Amino acid sequence: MTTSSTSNARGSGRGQRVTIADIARRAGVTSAAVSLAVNGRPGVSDATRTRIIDIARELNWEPSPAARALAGAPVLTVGMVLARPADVLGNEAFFGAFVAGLQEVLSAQDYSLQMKIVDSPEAEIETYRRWFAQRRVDGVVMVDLRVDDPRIPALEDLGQPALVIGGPGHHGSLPSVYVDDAHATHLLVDHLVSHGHRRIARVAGTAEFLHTSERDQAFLARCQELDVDGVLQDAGFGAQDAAVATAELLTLAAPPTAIVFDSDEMALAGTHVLLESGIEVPGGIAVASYEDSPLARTHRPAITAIGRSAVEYGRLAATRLLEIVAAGRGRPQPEVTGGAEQTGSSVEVRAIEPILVVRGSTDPSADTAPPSGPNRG
Amino acid sequence: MTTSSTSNARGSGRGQRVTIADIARRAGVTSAAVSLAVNGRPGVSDATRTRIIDIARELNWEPSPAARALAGAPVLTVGMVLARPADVLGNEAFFGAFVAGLQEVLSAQDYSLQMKIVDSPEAEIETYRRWFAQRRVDGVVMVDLRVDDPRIPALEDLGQPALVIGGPGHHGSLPSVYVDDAHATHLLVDHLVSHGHRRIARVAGTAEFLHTSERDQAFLARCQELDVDGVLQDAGFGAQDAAVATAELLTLAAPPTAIVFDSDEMALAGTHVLLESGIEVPGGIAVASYEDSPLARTHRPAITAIGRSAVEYGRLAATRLLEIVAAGRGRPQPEVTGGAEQTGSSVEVRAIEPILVVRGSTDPSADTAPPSGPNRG
DNA sequence: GACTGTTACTATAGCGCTCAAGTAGGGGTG
DNA sequence: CACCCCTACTTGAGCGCTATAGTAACAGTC
Repeated sequence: MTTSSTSNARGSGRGQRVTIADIARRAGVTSAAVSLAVNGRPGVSDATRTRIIDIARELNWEPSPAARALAGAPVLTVGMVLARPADVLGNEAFFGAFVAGLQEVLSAQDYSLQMKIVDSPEAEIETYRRWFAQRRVDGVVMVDLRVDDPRIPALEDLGQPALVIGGPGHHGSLPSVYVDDAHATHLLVDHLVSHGHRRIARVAGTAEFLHTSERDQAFLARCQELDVDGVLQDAGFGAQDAAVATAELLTLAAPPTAIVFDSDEMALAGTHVLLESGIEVPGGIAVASYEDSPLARTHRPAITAIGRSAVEYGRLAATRLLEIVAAGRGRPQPEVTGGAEQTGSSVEVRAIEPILVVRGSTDPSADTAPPSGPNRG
Repeated sequence: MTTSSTSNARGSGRGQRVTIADIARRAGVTSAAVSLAVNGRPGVSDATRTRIIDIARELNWEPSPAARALAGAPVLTVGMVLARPADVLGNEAFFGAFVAGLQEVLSAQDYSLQMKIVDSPEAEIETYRRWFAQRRVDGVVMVDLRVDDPRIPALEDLGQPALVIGGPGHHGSLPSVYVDDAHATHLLVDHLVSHGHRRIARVAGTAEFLHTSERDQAFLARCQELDVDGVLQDAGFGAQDAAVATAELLTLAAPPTAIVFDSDEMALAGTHVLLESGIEVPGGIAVASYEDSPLARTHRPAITAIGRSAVEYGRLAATRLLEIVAAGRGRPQPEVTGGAEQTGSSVEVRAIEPILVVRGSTDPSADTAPPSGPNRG
């Protein structure tokens, strides 16, 4: 490249930064005019604006986020904190794709994502507090919604733009986006029932997560509606837990003919237990998962799963959060007068419609061709 | 706008921020003294310092990163950009753990990690350029080192703190940390040979990555040294590629008795191909992987793998990067005079010693107990 | 007692940007 | 032609912090 020549003017500092003052000088206007021009705000003529922008580009000017932030402009950063054991992140197919979807939308709007991994909900709340206190972020997205989640009131208190991933419900007065787990459950159960299964087990992940209980309820309700046996087997979220839970199901007097797992990792672990026990999948017991992943796709038999399209989920979340941030900017002061807490129930919420991807683990005819099916969101 | 409400003094702002001026007023000193005090710089007496710090704490003061950055202080943020297809992130056990390790060290020093996913090396370079131009980050960590990587000269040009993950070599004049892949290769090959294998295949990932070619070379060299057959089979990094490569190996006149895969995902896919072909693992063909993961652990047979301790890797990287950032602060200008490129070879580099975790896929006696073995870094 | 040296601060000037308020100039209106 | 309004700017202040002079007070030296 050797961009070295063109720019560098005077001696010392590493970065003899180009500032709007430089642009202003060259354009024969004041820096305020430059500010208006480059930010697309009214107050300068079109001619001047384009001239200024051209000069800015020519000078290779980059705005200083620090100066902008200090002067009260948005910092163009949103945050996400994860309170999970460190390496869980690595196992989760969902997570990476979700982040990718977030990034895609954020980057397009020149926003960046700041992430932090902490080890407790308290630390998470403290991080939100500091982030907003320091004006490090314009908004946050909160994941892993739990039942009676202490982070909800904390974020409500902060009164800053925040988006909850998960629901419906339990997100207080905060906006949320979520996957319709009840619907997903119906898809799974209906599919299995349509394939003749009358005794279905659900190996459930950690109960404290909201979506787990959502699924539990939907599962039992749907089984009852369709008049089939629904067996609920609790487990943790790990592969090991799923393996144990699966083994336990096999000891039942009347074992299920199909098992639905809460994640791809769990489904895989469970499948191995079945195969090791000499039970064919899906011949002996059919297997399905709430979470799709490349792993679930490549596995033989490939695992029937809910295609949550985590990437799309991330995109939706980012879009929604940016709306919230923008709106928050619109109304600097949230109307102190008037009745309290009126907004509570009227927060707009958006859901993702789950789809079912049928594969060999429930339907032997599905795995004929090498996997090249529905892939990315 | 009715600014009448409780707190706000003047104008609009939502948060009547506590500033060092407030602290100064209460302490009866100037804000400069406060700055010295809270930053642990000499220039104030111990008595005054503690008094100031107490008041700061009492007032719940949080420093403004924007103001600090604007005034020339470090921004306490490091960046990492990933040029990968979006959902690959989700498959990689390594990646999440690596990030976790990074975060652990960074958070402890009050640094944050900024991440960005882009879709090309050019976009990645551009991101670095902008990050530094905008002073958004104090330094960056570069991952997925390739052979003849264009990002290396680009980062060298920028002349900003940057740490390369990968090596040895090919990182130009930039500091790097890496896993000793040659050593890892020796561990794997030696292990297999010691178990009687005389014909070993290596299913290699994408050739453009530096570590792939490192492994290739080390593999062939070691096989020759030990006088065993070494078969190199190229593949991509996907499960599908690995499956195809494995299938191809089976068509050889003299198929290998052991296969080493470049990642856990590949190893799993390959293992399934073997099992489907009626070949027992490790009875028929033994399997090992360069990458450990919970998946590799839970799989039956569990996969023998190199425990790279990605978390530890991340920790080391963060520690090293912070050192570099700190050093960069010390010498504002890297000696313009003197011969060019002299520093080239003298950059300190650190390596992680790989370890071998033997499991059932190469040694049937290893899988007796349920998996509870070496876990996190 | 005029000199230098410390120590412990203060004063002041930015960093680069945004924003509210002010003003010049031109056009339309009565 | 005095009036007002609009556009297209300029002025000036200030965001919260850091950095570099500067100064006052006190001790030690010859």
